[in-house]
Amino acid sequence: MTNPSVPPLGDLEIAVLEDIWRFGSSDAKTVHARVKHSRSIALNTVQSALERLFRKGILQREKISHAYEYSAGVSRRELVRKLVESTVHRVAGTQSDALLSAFVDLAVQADGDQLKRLEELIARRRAELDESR
Amino acid sequence: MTNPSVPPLGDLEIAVLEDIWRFGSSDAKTVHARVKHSRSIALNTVQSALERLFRKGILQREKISHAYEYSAGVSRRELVRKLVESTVHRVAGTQSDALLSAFVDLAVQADGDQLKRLEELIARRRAELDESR
DNA sequence: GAAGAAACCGATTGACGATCGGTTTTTCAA
DNA sequence: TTGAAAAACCGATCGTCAATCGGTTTCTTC
Repeated sequence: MTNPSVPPLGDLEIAVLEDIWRFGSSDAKTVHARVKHSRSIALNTVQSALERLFRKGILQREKISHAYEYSAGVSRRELVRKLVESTVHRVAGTQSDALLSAFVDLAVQADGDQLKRLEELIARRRAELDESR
Repeated sequence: MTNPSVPPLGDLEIAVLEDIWRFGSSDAKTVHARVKHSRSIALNTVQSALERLFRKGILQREKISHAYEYSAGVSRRELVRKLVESTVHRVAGTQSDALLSAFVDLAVQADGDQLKRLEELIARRRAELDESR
């Protein structure tokens, strides 16, 4: 868990991933049909973006008859977590404090409600922690 | 503040930045002298990494006689904040919840002490918020 | 077995980081 | 004042990678 390295994602990759998250498992053709409204690209282009995402371990796929059905291997939440973790690791090494600081700095932008939610989430997390030991 | 886009940083760029953070303002030659132990690269290579960092707004520089003196334009903490913000924005759009969730997920890996620190930091933030209205 | 669909196989283009050599400019000391 | 040293500046190469696509092969199904 010391090296969470997640490869960076390109714009199309993210768009395609968003599509899968939103509409669930799909094959290249279906994704293309939906995505081509905003980007006029060939089916092949979508296909290779899906392929790349698969190689990166972010999408899973299963052959349905002779077409691949791609599905999200990680939730958005999980991906965000990994990306953030990876980012922090890169520039802050092992200093876990950097993570907390960044967190708080970001929380500055949060209003009271957000802070409240946050406290609740932490409290819950803490409860889980206590429980499991 | 809707577009926090921070350009991604390469490995050498980070190494050089770390060096500046650690040792303070320096010129290319000095950085090179320190960095070349771990990486045997030419002075020019370090120079262009510094230059890139400067163009990205991450380093500042001032001409001391005829040499540039580079100094950190942002603290590590600030940079981490920006990078994380940028990362989250990219894959989570405006969903501020994604950010909070991600952090809480990350906090799971923190032990009790970390969680406690986190609570303190949030409490302080909250106090500041209340104060200012 | 033929037609259509999808995978597969490159190939190209454009960014960009890392790397360096050579040229020009600047400084400073003899 | 001039010449050597130092540093900037210029630009070129290499490797990687995302985005893009056309053409070929393989597979399925009627």
